[in-house]
Amino acid sequence: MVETWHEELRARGYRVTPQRQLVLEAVTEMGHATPEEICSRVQETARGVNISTVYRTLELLEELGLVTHTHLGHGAPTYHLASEADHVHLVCRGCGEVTEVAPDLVHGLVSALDEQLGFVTDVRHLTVFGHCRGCR
Amino acid sequence: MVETWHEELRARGYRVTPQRQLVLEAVTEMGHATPEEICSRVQETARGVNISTVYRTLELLEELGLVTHTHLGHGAPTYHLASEADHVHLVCRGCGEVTEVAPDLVHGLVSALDEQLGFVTDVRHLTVFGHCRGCR
DNA sequence: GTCTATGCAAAACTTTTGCATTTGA
DNA sequence: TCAAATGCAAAAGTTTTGCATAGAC
Repeated sequence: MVETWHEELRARGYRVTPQRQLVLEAVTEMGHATPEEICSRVQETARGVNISTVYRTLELLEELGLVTHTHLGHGAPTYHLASEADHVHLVCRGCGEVTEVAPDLVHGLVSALDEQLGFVTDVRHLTVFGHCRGCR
Repeated sequence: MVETWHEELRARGYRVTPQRQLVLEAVTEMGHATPEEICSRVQETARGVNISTVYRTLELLEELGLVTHTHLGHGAPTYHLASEADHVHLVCRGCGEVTEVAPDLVHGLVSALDEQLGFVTDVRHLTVFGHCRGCR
């Protein structure tokens, strides 16, 4: 696999560093992870990678459109690959489980918001709180 | 107006204090406000009310079902009266404006989640991010 | 050799907690 | 009276920032 984002980085005057590669790998492998969790994972491979570097890198990768973040409750945001299939998050307040569902479930909502209000929804950032089958 | 929540408090062994009344008043008047903003408002009336009391009071009022909170992005949650009409929040990433829309717009989504997955949505806590008419 | 990115430490914020004192009932 | 609530200060957690140094190109 050709790392096309390396070109993208250089073209913008940024540099390809081991830390940036490790953070992107961690996000790829972990799915939904907080900055803290990503940092821990990265440190398994390269000790000494600093949490502030993780924050700065996530910000950069998000700016490049490689990753996105969502708030799944509490305080800590979770990051995942932007190239993953679009999905909506369901968070159960009972057991805390996070489920991903296909975006076509919210298509009706998205259309209605667009047609009635001219509001274009960012489906990737949509999180629905409630109670799952087992917890209601 | 009879303050029925006073009875509710006492019935549960809690006490009616000036601070609790002030916090509830502030939430009532302000609509959507962060703990910090609520604290500032309360301090206009009663100097010296502590931020930790505001946090503790909001937690209590939420437990009593009088207020709820939502995450409108960033880190700070915003609180509003639970007795307000149900509504969904739209947050524009462009201009940052927060709009409230009637919950019937999401009725289709809510039904689909329930029927297909048995997931019961907490509509009050639903926030949709995207771009408004002027910012897309 | 440049100029960006990193590590480190400290700061800035937000939220929580322990404890002595105050206060509602 | 006396348990609950408050204020205060300190702690804990998260994210940001300044700066000297390391490192990509």
